[in-house]
Amino acid sequence: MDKSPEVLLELVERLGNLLRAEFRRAGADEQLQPVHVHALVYLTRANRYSNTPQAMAEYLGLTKGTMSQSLLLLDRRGLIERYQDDLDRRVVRLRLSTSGEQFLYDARPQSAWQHATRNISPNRIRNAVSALRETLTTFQADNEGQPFGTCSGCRHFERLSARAYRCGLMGDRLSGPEARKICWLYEEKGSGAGEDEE
Amino acid sequence: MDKSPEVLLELVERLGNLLRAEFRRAGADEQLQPVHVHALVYLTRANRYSNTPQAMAEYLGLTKGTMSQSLLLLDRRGLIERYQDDLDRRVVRLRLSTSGEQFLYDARPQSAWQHATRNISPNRIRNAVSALRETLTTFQADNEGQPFGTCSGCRHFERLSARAYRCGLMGDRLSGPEARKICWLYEEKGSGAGEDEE
DNA sequence: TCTACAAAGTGTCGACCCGAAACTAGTTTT
DNA sequence: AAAACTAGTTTCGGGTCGACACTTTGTAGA
Repeated sequence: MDKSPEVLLELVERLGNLLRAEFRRAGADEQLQPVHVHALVYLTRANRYSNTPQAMAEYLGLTKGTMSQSLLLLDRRGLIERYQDDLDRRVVRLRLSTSGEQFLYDARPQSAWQHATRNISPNRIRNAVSALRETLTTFQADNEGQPFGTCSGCRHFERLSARAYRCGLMGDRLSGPEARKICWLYEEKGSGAGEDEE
Repeated sequence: MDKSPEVLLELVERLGNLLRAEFRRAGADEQLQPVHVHALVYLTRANRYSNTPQAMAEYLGLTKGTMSQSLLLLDRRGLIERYQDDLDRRVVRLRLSTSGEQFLYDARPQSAWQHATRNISPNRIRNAVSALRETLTTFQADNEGQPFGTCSGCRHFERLSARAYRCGLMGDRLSGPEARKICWLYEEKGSGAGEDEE
């Protein structure tokens, strides 16, 4: 029998713990919990459809009530800004404040990790990424969680010209950088799983 | 520029969150927090040198005080048993109780994950394992954390005969199954990093 | 239009997490 | 035997987190 899937699980768990500890360390100066740091990091990566409390709660695996509390704290500390959506006034939108950006710049919560992958060839990393991505997709499909992906692999992604894109679901035009951010409206393309890599 | 390491980080984080949520779900019936479930799972995997509060705290990334509280709770619920070490009476040893084993058997906290890797070839999984393992090792070396590995790759591992092993550090003989458990006295073999894979 | 009803967030409560630091008790060193 | 050290426990305080009740806003149906 092959134990590899179990071992993979163990590694992801353990790395997850260490990452969490790393986030704890990064937030210690500002008295932030790991989840707060993670929320800030999420905001740097979320596109215009995904910068809401709801999407964030989904991403971090929390309930909306819990999320609301964490956002309250981050707001009080001045690390994020909340503002109302124009079209749907129930919706709150979030962005990093200047001090929020400054905090991430100073704390560099991911630097230890970046450093830890330095000895691994880009190719092996890409292979690992591809395997984990597939696992994530399957996992989410099984548990009907929100998918969260970047536009390039999304069913609604349309290329208007060499450098102009569009989201077919929302109808908005997207810039190149925006198309590389995380979106919670992401849907897998019709065909087989992952494109990409090597 | 290559963004793969960042993406890998993101995947590990996200899978870590989902796993945590899964552990939360698994423990909900018994009113257990994710960390409690993780502690129980750890006990099924720890060898005779590593079934102590200290090793567990190290593994889960908690302080000994916090660990002590969690163990108190698990003890009260009758999921674990604590007993004194004969040689050093400061040391507490831990084992799953019958109901602890039953709980893990019923809740199967890892089943969703096992299922999520079903479409990935064993070979790709082994490659991903190898890359993550190397990352973990580097990460731990950078942060002077306890390594945690299984005997087979450990510097102190000695093979007495076809099926008899020994830990050179502690001087005990080890059975085959025991040699496959997690040990916190693990030390990387002198030579290059990982054997194996691909 | 009036009336459900659903959806996005907020507020409150209670059990628990978690690190820090002080403490107990057993072991080793000198 | 005193001092230094080590494994684990206790206590404290701020924060997490889900459950649930609530408010506000949008939507659909008669």
